[in-house]
Amino acid sequence: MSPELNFRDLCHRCNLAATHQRQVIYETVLSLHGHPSPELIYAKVRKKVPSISLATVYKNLRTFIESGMLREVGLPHGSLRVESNQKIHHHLVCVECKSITDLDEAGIDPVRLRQKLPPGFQVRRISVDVLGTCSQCSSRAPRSSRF
Amino acid sequence: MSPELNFRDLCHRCNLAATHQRQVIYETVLSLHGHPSPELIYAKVRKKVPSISLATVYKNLRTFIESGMLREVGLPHGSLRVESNQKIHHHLVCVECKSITDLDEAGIDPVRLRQKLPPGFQVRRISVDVLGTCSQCSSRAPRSSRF
DNA sequence: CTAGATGCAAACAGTTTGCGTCACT
DNA sequence: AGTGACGCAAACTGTTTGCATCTAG
Repeated sequence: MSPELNFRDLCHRCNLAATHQRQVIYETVLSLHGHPSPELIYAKVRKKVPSISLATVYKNLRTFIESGMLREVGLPHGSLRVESNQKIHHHLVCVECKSITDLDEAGIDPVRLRQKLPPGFQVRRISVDVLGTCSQCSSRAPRSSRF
Repeated sequence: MSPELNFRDLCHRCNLAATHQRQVIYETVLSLHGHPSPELIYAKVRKKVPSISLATVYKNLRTFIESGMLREVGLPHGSLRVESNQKIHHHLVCVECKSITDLDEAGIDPVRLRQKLPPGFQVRRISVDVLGTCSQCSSRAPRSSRF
C-alpha cells in the first residue's frame, strides 16, 4: 500500500487529475494528522514545492472536502452566528445552504462522557450538530460525494 | 417581567452599561429567535436606530457572548480546519485558544436520532464537540463568565 | 489535443481596531 | 467627573476569483 498508488487511485475514483501539487498537499495533511489550518498546510507544503501558491492550497482543500477525501472540522465555514435559546438543544445543519434549525434535546439521546478528559479541562457544554443536506439542496445538483 | 427591567438587570449583573443601542441589539436577537448573522441583526437594528454602526453590533455581540447573555453557534469562529481521520470520532475544543483534540468514539455514548427530521433531509454525519477551556486557558485570566 | 490544474494578483467578505466624541453611572 | 460605549473609517485576516499559462490524461 504505497501512498503513491493510493493517491492516484483515490484521485481517479474522484475524477481528479493526480497532480504533483495535489499529492503533496494531501500527504501533508495526512502527515499532520491533527486539524491543520490552510496556512499551516501551505507552510509545510512550500518546503517540498516552493513555487506553490496559497490559492492552490485553498482550491485543493475545497476539492478534497467536496470529494470526501478530507473532512472539514466544525460547521461549514461561514459567518458568526448567535443564538438566544438558552434551553439545551442541538442543531440540524445543511452543509450546502448553511441553514441551521434547532433540534429539541429530547430528539437526541443525552450525551454522556465516558472518557477521561485531559486533566484541567473544564467542560462548558456539549454541542451536537446533525450535518447533511436539506430537502431543497438534496434535490439540486449534488456538489459533494462520498464513497 | 418587562423586557426593559430584565435587560437592565442582566447588564448590571454583567457589569455592562445599559445603553439604548445595547438593548435594541439584544432584543433584536431575541426577537429573531433563530441563528442570525451580524449582518441580519444590523439590518434589523438599523430600523430602530438608524445611526447605529456595524462595528457597534459586532462589539456588542462579542460582549454578549463573553458575558454569557448570548451564545455563539458552532465552533469558536476561526479559520478553516481540515482533518484526515476517517474513523468516527468527536472533538474536544478549547473556546479560548481554539485548540482541537480528537476524542475516540468509545468515549462518548453513541448518538442516535429519536426525532423526526424535516422530510427530505439527508443526514451525512453527526458531529459532537465538547466545548470548554483547556488546563492552560482555565488557569489564565478568565474571559467569559456564565451564571 | 483538450479539459482541467496551477500561479499570480487582485478582489472580496467578514471582522476588528484606533480614535475622537458622547452617554451612562 | 470618569469610565466605558458609540460611530466612523481604515486596517486586517482569511478566502475566493479571473485570467494567462501549463500539464495530465
